[in-house]
Amino acid sequence: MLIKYDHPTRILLALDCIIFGFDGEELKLLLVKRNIEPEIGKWSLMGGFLNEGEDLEVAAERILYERTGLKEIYFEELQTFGKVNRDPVERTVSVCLFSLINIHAHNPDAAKAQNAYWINLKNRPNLIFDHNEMVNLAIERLRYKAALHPIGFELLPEKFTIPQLQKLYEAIYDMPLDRRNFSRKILSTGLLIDTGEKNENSITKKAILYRLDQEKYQKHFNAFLNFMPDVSLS
Amino acid sequence: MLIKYDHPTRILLALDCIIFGFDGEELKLLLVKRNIEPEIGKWSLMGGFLNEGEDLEVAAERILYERTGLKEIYFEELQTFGKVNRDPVERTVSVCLFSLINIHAHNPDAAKAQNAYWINLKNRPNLIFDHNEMVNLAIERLRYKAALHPIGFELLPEKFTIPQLQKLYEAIYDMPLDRRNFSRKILSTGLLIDTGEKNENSITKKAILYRLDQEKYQKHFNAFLNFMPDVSLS
DNA sequence: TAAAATTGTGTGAAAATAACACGTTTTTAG
DNA sequence: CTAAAAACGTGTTATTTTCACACAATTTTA
Repeated sequence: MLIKYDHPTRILLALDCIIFGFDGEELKLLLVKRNIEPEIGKWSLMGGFLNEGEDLEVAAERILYERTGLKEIYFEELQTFGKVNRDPVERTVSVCLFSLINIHAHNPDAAKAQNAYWINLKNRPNLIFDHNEMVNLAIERLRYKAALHPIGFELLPEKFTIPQLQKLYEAIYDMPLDRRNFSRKILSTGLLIDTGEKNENSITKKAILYRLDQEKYQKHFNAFLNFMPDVSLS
Repeated sequence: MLIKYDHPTRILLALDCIIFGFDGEELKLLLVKRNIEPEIGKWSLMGGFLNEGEDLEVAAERILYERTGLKEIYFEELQTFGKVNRDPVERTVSVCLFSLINIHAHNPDAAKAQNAYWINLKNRPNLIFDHNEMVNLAIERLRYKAALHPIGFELLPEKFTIPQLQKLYEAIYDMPLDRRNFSRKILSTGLLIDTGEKNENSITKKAILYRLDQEKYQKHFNAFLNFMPDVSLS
């Protein structure tokens, strides 16, 4: 009976989180201005290390909770990054997470405590290590998934209007969409339930507030729906 | 300046490979009957450990080469598995790879030397550790990707006929497809080039041999194409 | 009170899809 | 030598989906 494998290499395992948010106008990333070594003062993703006796998935949930104060948020594995010199301190392999949260559910005080800020995707700062590469891959993944799966709702409040949803999609793909076709396509999925309320915050005509049919959402999540016209996913 | 991170947990990192092949009739997996500890005599995926000073991606290529004798084959990361007790010998996190190869390019002697066998997907044996879970996820991924991307060609020889391609898709989705619609859909992608030759191995009418337009293939790989009718991806 | 901004719904042309028919090539049975 | 059987290639048509654009309704502001 083996006690240990006869292999010399044991490695520090990190988890890094790419957390997307949407403020109604622009896509944002939750980034941290580092107040710890290494690379103090520079910007990075938020992360942590896998603990002894902790499942990888549990570690992911823990770190997301520590960093956002939120539980049961949407996340999936993006990719595992393992270049030898990706971290100058010591060799670290990083399991990179891709997460979507409702920006308004996020406590700004919690962010301050972490030295974290919501930064517009379009004018994000340079990040340390291979974090830029991670973010680029995450944007690609977001565009891919949102075109086929009803993933966008994760970024919106519980009640939302179709024009708000459209603005989100326009932000994700950085392109204008036809209002009438978008509305029909979204409604035809049957995932939206009319709450009977209207968006009283609006300055002009108040749009209908919908909520997600959670049951259908869970059930049809993987039945791809082609939300986008003519998206050539690069 | 930090020398090492102040964190106690360093872990063995494995790579496990799910290698799909197609023999013209059925989908197959390259599995190994273990002649090493642990779990000697049982079936498992093929894998290896990440080495000191070796990029994760390089390790993936190395292990795939060691196990198949093939270079430059299609692979991507499937997922990283990290349950605490997934490996009874010692804690191991496994980066799981998803690979497609042309079964006829694979040297049977190399397989024998590895104690590896091509096993029909449908009657595969029980596998050790969490390898069953990995295979199930890989099948899901294969179905997902093949419905949207021209990934199936990776499983075929350089020259192939449309009926052969159709049989592959029928094997992947385990459902019959209309010959005429399938043919038109595939040809309309413009990815196939008529070689002018015919499949002389056929026992009946000899079908046209096509080859892949490599340039278009690379370029359009991510421009999803909807190869399948009515696939509700579960 | 009219203009401006925004929202909801409708309509017809074009394109994609699905269901189905027919003719051709090749081997095999007699 | 011939007819039947099997597999392949292409065509047709109805249906569905998508796209581009029009119009009416609601609400605030000038």
